[in-house]
Parts: sequence; C-alpha cells; structure tokens
Amino acid sequence: MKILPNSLLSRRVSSCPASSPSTSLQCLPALHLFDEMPLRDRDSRRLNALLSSHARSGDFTSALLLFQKMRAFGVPLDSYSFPSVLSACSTSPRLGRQLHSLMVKSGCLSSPITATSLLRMYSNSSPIEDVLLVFDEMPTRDAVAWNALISSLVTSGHAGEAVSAFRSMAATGILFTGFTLCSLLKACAALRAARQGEQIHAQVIIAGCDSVVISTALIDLYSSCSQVDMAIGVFSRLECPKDPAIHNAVANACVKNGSFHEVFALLVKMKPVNAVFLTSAIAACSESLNLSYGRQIHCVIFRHGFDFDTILCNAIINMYSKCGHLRFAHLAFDCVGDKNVISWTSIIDAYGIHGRGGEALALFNRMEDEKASTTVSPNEVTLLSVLSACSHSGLVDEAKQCFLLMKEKHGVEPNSAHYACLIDLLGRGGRIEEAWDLFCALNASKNTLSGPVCVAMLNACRISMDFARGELVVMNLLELDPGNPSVYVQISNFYGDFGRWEGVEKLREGLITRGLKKELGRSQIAA
DNA sequence: ATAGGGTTAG
Repeated sequence: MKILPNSLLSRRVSSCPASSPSTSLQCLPALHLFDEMPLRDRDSRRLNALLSSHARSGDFTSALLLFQKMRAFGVPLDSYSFPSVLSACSTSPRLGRQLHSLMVKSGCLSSPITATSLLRMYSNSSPIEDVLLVFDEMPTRDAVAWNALISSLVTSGHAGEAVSAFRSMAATGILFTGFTLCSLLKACAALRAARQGEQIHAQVIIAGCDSVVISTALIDLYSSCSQVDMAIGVFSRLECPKDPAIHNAVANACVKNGSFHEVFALLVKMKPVNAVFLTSAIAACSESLNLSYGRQIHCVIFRHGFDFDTILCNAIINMYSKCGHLRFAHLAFDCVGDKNVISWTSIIDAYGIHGRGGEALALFNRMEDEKASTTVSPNEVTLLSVLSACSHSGLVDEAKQCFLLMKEKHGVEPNSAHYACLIDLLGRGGRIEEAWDLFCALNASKNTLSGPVCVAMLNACRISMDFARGELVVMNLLELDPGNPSVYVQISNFYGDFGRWEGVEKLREGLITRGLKKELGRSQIAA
C-alpha cells in the first residue's frame, strides 16, 4: 500500500536547515556604522532610517544597540524612532515599558502610528488590559489602530470582544479594511460562529478584498465550523497563486474533519512540501491509525531534512504511539534535538497508553532531572498524562504521590481532569473510601466538581457495589450535565449493575422527553 | 514609520 511516487520518496535532501548565524557577529556592522559616522551625520533622520532597516531585517539586537547609542549620544528621539525599536523588543515587556515612558516624555504618543506600534508591543507580551489602556488613551484612532486592537483581542482569546470592537469601529464611522475582515474571520472561527462567518465572507466578496491570506482565514473558519466541503471549495476556487500557508490550512481543515485521504492526495501533488504540511499529513496518519502511510511520510520527512523540526517530530512520536508502535515512538523521541514540553508529554503518554506506567514515570523523572539544563517544565497536560499512565498500570500509590507534589513541586494547580483521573484510579484500585473523601471535598468547594469527576466516582461506586453513594453521585451528575446523552448511558449502566431496572426505565423516559439521542459509535478493527 | 493567513500533547 504505497501512496507516494518514488520520485518523492527518493528525492535528495534539497535544503538542510542552516544553523542560525551568530547574533554577535551580525550586530558588529551596525555598531561600526554608527561609530564610523562623522559626527555631523549622526542626525535623527539618518539614524531612524538605520534603526528601521535593522528592525525590518529582523536584526533586533542591532536595533536595540543602536537605539542605546542614540540615547547615549543625546540624539533627539522622535515619532520615527519608536516603531522600529518597539518591534525589536516585543518579547521583553520590561524594556517595552521603559520605551513607553520615553514616548510619553518626548510627546510621541499623539500620532496613531506610534501609538499603534506601542499597542502591538503590548499585545505581544502583556495582559490585554495593558493593550486596552493604550488604545483608550489614543487621541486619534485610524483603521490601522482599530485593526491592531481587534487582532490583539482575537489572539488573546477575546473573540467576542473583538466582534464588539468591530461594531464600535463601524459606529465611529471608520471604514473596515481587508485586515479587519481577516481578524473577524479568526474571531468567528474561535467562536464557531458559522452564520456570522458567512456574513463576513459575503463582505469579503462585496468589498473585493479576497486574497490568498483572506482565503486562508476563510478555510480555517469553515474548518472550525465543521464545514470541510466549504473549506475545500474556497481552496479550489481560488484563482491567485496558492502559497504554502493556504495548502497547510486546507490540509489542517481535512485532518480536523476526518477527510484524511484528501490530505494524502494533496501531499502527492504538492511541490515543494513544507514541514507544516507534513505535520498535518502525519496527524492524518495518527487519526486514521494508518501506520503504513505514516512510515512513508516519515521517510519523506527524513529525506527532506525536516527531522530537526520539533513540532513535526512531536507529531511523529504521537503517530507511532497511536498506531501501536511504541518502540518507534521512543526512537523518534530520542531524535528530537530540541525537546519541548509536548515532546516529553507525548512520550510519557505513549508509555501510559501502552500500559507501561513504570517507564512513563521514569521518563517523567528524567524530565525533572533535565529541567535545569533544558528549561522545560511539566504543565497540566504532562501531569495528566502521568496520572493516566499510573491509572492504566494500576500504580495507585505512585499516582497519589505525584498528585500530592503537583502544586508544590511542579507548580501545577490540579484541575477537574486531574481529579477525575485520580478518583477513577482510586476506584479501580477498590479504594472507594479515599475516592469518596476526595469527591466530597470537591463537592464542598463546587468549582472543581465536573461531569467527568462524577462519572469517575460513579464507576468507583459500581466497582465497589456501593449503591447508596452512587445514587448521590447520579443526582450531582444529572444536575451538572443534563444535556449530555452519554451521561444517561453511564447512569443506566450503574442502575443495570444493581438490577434496578425501574431506574433505567425512568432515565429512558427522561431521555425521550428531553429529545436526547446518543451518537452512534463506530468501531474499527485493524485487518 | 504601524498591519492580516498555516503545524505538535489531553
């Protein structure tokens, strides 16, 4: 079952990743330029131009060093000095704040251009409140300023507020641009607002601002709204040249909506392939449990020299793990040069789902040991994988120990998924008293009681044949998640275990009056 | 002088 032509499989490595050039060498010419400039030439206009050229070429170190020199030599700073240097410090909020105060002192915030650069700086590294403050204090706001605000709201997870901001923008009489519509499409995608998204799509067509970038956002919108055919339609109707990003967007849309073969068909036609596309292609193999295609695509990745890409490697680890090939998952993990928290979580989870909790724990400890040198720390997903690995292997005490250390040692606050996992684990271990104590504590504080926590507790009651406690949990569960059909299945199974068929019947009636239907399951048996 | 789209773990 080979899908890829030999030409693709055997292509020589075309581009090896260039190692990044040394920053210290890069900034030497910048310093020389300034130092060798005759004193009379060191005026704001020339130096601002130099500053902006450094920033535009991505040489932020030189831009910041030059800015320092300008200050040291008393070169007057004006509105043309700040945008470049602000873009150079987007990852350093402390430096950004200092620049902000300099801008206030030099009266450079009256222009919407400089104020917008400041807003973008804050939106890259600071809480949304800081961004709003800058926007509120702008004396005049043009379309670019509004666009920056809307885009900042969307990327910080405030999609609803972004739509409101757009309404305010329109009410102020500022005309939207293609950039505005692009951010709104992202907002609609985040809100799964298909209707509103279609209306923006109409605006795009009316305003005639459809482009490859807008189309990419449209594909992502339809993908998020589970309308993969619409996404593919936008892609295939696009008349301008298609760039890598739009290919990647449509591949992602297909993966997310289960159209795996479309991804493979695109891959065969695509030239040149890129690492992002291959990541989606690997994800398609994981989702469809297609080890054969996964291995072929892994070959392509290797031959193209993309195996340095951490995100792609993480997808490969996950693919081998999901397809049942733990040994290859581990080999792929060992090959990741720059392991991040997802690399570690993926391999820990891989051992967990293969029932090898001891090795998962050993990897977790290794991650802790290497923390100092790699600056990678476990997060809440990592801890959930560790707990779940213990659960699959019956390592109850190890899980409890890990749970106790979660906050103080790892700095991770347990959430309801962690609680559910722990209760499930205690229940399976027949330790219903401990599970019940935890459940009652959560019930008392309310905010951590969730559907999954109740389901775990209910299962614990089934295992320990504790009908009285189970009935209490049933009441909690029906109150918490009455619209979820699978909840009724769980409860029904609980009553069934105890032969309480009248309970099952009552539940069935409840299901019918609520008009709930359980989604049909599908099973896949590998040949 | 400021501006938009694509990828990995539960």
